[in-house]
Amino acid sequence: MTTVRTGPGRPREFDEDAVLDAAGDAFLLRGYHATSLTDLTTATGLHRGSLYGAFGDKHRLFLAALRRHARLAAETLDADLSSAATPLDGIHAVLLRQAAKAAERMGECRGCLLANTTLEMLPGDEQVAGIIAGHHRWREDRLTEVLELARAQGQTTASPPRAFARFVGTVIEGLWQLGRVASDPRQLTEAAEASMRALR
Amino acid sequence: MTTVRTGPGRPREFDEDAVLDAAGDAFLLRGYHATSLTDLTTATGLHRGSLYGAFGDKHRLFLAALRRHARLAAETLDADLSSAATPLDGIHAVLLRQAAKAAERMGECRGCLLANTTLEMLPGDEQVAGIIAGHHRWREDRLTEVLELARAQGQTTASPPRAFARFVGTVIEGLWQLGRVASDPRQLTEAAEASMRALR
DNA sequence: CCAAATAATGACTGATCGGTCATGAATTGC
DNA sequence: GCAATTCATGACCGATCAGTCATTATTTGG
Repeated sequence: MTTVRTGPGRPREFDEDAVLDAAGDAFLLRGYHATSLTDLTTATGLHRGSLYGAFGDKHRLFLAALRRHARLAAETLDADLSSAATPLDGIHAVLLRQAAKAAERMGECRGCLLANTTLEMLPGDEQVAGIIAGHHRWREDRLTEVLELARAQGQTTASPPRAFARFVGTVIEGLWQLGRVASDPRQLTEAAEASMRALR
Repeated sequence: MTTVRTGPGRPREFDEDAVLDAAGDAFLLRGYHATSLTDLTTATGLHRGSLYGAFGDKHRLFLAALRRHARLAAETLDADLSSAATPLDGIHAVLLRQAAKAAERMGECRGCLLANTTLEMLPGDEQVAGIIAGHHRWREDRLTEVLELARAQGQTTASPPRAFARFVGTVIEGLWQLGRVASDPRQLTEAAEASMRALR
């Protein structure tokens, strides 16, 4: 996607990914419906016309921001799993990072765009549903792989792996909720540690 | 709160709890922001004026519906815990019911008003935060009691009980998320069963 | 340097939002 | 049966919403 080729006409003065991140932050803060075009122009620094020219409309802008968020989240999760010494250490790292992320944002309390969107916009939005379902499918597959490996190495007897992969996904989603209500970050790490007990 | 006393003036033609349930369903379906006054009048059968006369405004109506929902949810959870043969059976029953509730509504996919609201309106709404925090506190205390009992009876070695109570709460919240994405109800019960492994 | 093309800008629009209010209907105490 | 009071009703209001568009600025190809 490296468009070195600049056609005729005035070139864009903004970075698309930076705008998507800024828009994503705005949606994260208030949710899709409560975020107005004015919020978005303030957050991105762009004017309405530019936003519509570049992304179509509010909904398409949201989809682009959500897709980007999902890709980045997947990369982070994959990195944690891949760099761990053992399969179970990988899952441990994922859960601890999850607790840390949910806790880090506890003050401002913004949470996760994917989790928020799931409860705000599903069912009823096919395109959003597609993005979220895709992310869940990918994560479940990836976690299943890791748990199968852990089982093959005798690290755990938890079975079937796919059920426990779904379990881990459930805990991850639950931690975002807990992060909105918890008063102490340690509550999140404690819950994450507790959930590891199911895998040993 | 039994106002047998009917003062002067025309008596109300509707049942307040029924209206709160209908309004709660509307909020459940679309979320707070996306539910319009028109949606609410359609759902409740009341007209705008009556709704405002009885409940003040949209926000106060929402708070009332949310409070009612929280009370009913607490009663259901308490009943499952109290009627179980053993403490751990109680938690098992709670998780299975949770999976069933999330699955039951999978087609229409409405989920839980408390969970939805947590991600939609926190932080930023003090009153909503109070209701939700109260529910979480109550649930955590109740689950902690049960887990302490289970430990005293030698049913589990999971400790400290409060950390595992939070863990159970996390799974419950996560199941609502999973319910929005899952294609098969069995995925939910499998995840619930898997989570029980942490408590044995 | 000019024509063509695209981007940035902000005023503008119709629709819908939450909320109000004047009116009429129903019920009470006296 | 007559005030007084409360409720039901729907027309109405200003504010805000997402989205549009004419204008101006900036760049490219020739």
